[in-house]
Amino acid sequence: MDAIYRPEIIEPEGQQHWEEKQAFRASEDSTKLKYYCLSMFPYPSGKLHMGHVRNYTIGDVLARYHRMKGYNVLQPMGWDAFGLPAENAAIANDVAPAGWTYANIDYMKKQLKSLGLAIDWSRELATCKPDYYRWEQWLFTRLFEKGVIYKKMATVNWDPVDHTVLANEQVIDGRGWRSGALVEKRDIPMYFFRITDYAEELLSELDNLTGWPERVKTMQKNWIGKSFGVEIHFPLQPQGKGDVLKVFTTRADTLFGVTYVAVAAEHPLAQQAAGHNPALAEFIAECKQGSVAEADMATMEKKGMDTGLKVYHPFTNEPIPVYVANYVLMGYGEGAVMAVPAHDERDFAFAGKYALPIKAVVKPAEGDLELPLQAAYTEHGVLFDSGDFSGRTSEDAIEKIALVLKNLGMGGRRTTYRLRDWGISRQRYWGCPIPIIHCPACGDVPVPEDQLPVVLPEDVKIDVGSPIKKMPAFYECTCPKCGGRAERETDTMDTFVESSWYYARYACPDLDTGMLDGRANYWLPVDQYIGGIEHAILHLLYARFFHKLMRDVGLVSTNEPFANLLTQGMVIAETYYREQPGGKKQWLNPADVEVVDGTPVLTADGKPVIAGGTEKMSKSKNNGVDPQAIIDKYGADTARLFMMFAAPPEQSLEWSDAGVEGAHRFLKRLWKTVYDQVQGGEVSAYAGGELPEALAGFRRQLHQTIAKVTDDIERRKQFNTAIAAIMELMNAMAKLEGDREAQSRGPACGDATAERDAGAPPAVAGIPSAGLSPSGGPSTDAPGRQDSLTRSIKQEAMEAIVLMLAPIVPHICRVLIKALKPGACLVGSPWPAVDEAALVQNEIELMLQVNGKLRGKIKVAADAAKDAVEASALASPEAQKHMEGRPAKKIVVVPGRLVNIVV
RNA sequence: GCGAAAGUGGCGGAAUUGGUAGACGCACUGGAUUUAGGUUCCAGCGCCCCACGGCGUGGGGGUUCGAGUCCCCCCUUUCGCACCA
Repeated sequence: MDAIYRPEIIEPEGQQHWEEKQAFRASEDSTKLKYYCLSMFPYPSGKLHMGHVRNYTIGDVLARYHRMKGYNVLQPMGWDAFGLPAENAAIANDVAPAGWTYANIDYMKKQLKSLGLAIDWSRELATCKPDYYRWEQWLFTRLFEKGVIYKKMATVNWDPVDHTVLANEQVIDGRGWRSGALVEKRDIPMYFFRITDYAEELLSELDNLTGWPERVKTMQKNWIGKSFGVEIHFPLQPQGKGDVLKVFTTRADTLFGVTYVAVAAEHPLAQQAAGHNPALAEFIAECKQGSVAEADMATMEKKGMDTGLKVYHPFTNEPIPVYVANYVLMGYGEGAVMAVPAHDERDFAFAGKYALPIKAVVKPAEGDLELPLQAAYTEHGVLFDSGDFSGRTSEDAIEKIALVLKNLGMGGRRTTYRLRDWGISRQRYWGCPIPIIHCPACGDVPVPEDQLPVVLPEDVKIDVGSPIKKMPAFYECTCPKCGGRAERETDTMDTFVESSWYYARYACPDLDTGMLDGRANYWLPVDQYIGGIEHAILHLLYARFFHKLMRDVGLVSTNEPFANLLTQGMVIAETYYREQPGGKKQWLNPADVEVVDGTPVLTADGKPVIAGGTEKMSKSKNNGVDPQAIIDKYGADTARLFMMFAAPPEQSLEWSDAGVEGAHRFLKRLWKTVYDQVQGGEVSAYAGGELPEALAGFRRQLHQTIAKVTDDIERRKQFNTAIAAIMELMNAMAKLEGDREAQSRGPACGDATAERDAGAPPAVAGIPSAGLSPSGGPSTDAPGRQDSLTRSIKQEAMEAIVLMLAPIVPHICRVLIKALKPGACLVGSPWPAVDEAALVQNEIELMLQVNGKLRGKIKVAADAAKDAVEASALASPEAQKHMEGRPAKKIVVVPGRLVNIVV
């Protein structure tokens, strides 16, 4: 063992060793419990960022921990390789998206390997390869035939200058990011997955996902948005004659307060009215401007216009004006809403703006409304001015109104979901081709299985628009049904489709006769899934949906893909900038900035810069810290340790160079501690028996720490507190009697050494340690015996510490465990066990409170009865002092914790 | 706008079930060793006060013997909003 910790040497050695031994190769084994540990696969953007390092370190800690606990562990890795950035890079650098992507994968794979992750690389997959996406296409054709996939019109962002569809991300302040043109909404045909058919199951199964964070389940629940409401038909002519306008509302109790109805700009009624109303037509055209993003729609100014049309109240037959409003969404519900300004905030604002009447019909159960209303009263209450329904409660009225409407054939109870069907068509190149052939005679025909995959050409030039749309060699084909001339679909699939089933494909990535085989049922569900909180809704909902689709075609036997979910927080860092002439900010990378006397300055010129606050690491703020630089400087173990120590995994993690230094310092100290122990020569294992008080206390702490670290990793997944507990243990070990002198001063350094055992001299450089076993030595006096005991206990502690740290910092621990236990191998070493006997304590300390304020501590027997604890508390001088002679009114005893005397 | 979280020393964070607020680390201060600097080691370190003691977990109220933790109102920040991944 080298005296100096050299990560740059031991880390590549360890990685090479594991690779040669294929130490993390997984295979199905029915004799062991399986543990499938999966981190969300990366998009190959170019190089790893800190978020990746954090994600994969968390996964690796859990994978390695479970391996030590005896599980059959699978930890795979792959590439979410299709997507928009490759096309952007292609335009910027004049390269093909495929080549760019594959080069990025090569580089990032090297980086991942330098982190020392316990990954089974033999299962690596990339979603842009035909042997992956052919099965996605195969499933698509099956689902198309089943009717799970269908085609309909949908609204997209259209750039009228570039003549291209824009992603929401490419719309900035309502304009195309390249052209700067005002974006328009445009309807085009798209393929949809009927995810709404699974809405009920996706919702109800959330209750069974006990290993998911509550907040993620709540977000999904709200996203699915099941609501019980009432469908109401407003006739277009008096007395209920003619067609009806259907609306859905959760507040049918406010029906008598309706003063207008509002329809979406795309609603047929609006289109009809616009036919002979140029101003309305112009307003509808105006509504077409802007992006389709819901956040934009929701924050824009609410505008409307009277169509001049009327509908009639289903109960009172009163005429009600029909407005077109830009805030009503065609794709949600019926594309029309009934408006009750008195009882809805948005309607209230709209009514105020267009001087529409406000009619209150619900008041609090006790008291009255102050009229005229200053704001909408949105609570449930009691109805008034509502015909036969006056006097009923809101809940009661909703039921009754629904029933009456149903009997009249004018609507009734209805359950709706906020969730919409999943549109997967993308007018982009770098994605999985949709396997459909458009035949003028046969319509949309799925590509037959023997013609799959529909291979995406990789050797292309990219400019504006998808190259395959201009490539007859790609889209010209014959109809599989009639043999006539036909055209292939040139849209590709949403990349969320690939990421919705990759977790299953890892079980059988080599299978070329089907999508999945029985191995998927061995490994699934994923036991632990780890990824960013930003995926809480979309990706995780789509993957759950896809799992059910695969189940329903017999590919998997489980209902849910991910048994346990850990959503990791972001990695954030300080931002720095300088004001440019003209007010523009020039963002400076934290690596180029140093803090001198509390002022951040640019290292290059020593002049001050402005701190802009801590934010998510991003290109736009130039505050990304390159993980490679950290690995190169300190090693992967330091990077891993810092990331696990600086914050619990679910919280955001603030990057700190000083914190990294601290982590590195700890590893150096760990190395030296083990080195000193090993230099002390052979040591006998502690075989039980009485220990002096200090050693017994230390050994108790050791086993308490093992229990805590086990719980922190396995149940709580709080690696920061696990590491802190190990640090405390190390600190306690350093303070053990006689230890300090041995480490730093040597034998010639004063009185303390007189107590040391002559049989175990401190190490002297150059003298081999072999054969210096204190247990075999001649010393029989008490100090000598204690010293050898101390070394035995320390050996026990160090072995446990190294094994507990192994999942977090595997490279250093691999070397240290071999040094401590010659012949030991890290991979295969079991997790340390708790010795229950070491935990026993005779006397415990209780907090003493008087009137809830901490006044002191008392010591009592561990098994002391309540009476004895009370007596002991009352007798203590602290209690006497603060009671000031007053009698105790009440004494609260919390066993093992505290006593509170109330006076 | 809607949905979901978070807010604790100079900083990152700990306090797991309503029971010692500030573990562990960073920064800082003093000391030792070495000294060119650094490294390493020891000690101190929430605020106010000479002290006794008091105050203190974003702000305001409440429940309780006891609140960082539970309830109500408010403020701020972060994430998501269906074509970024």
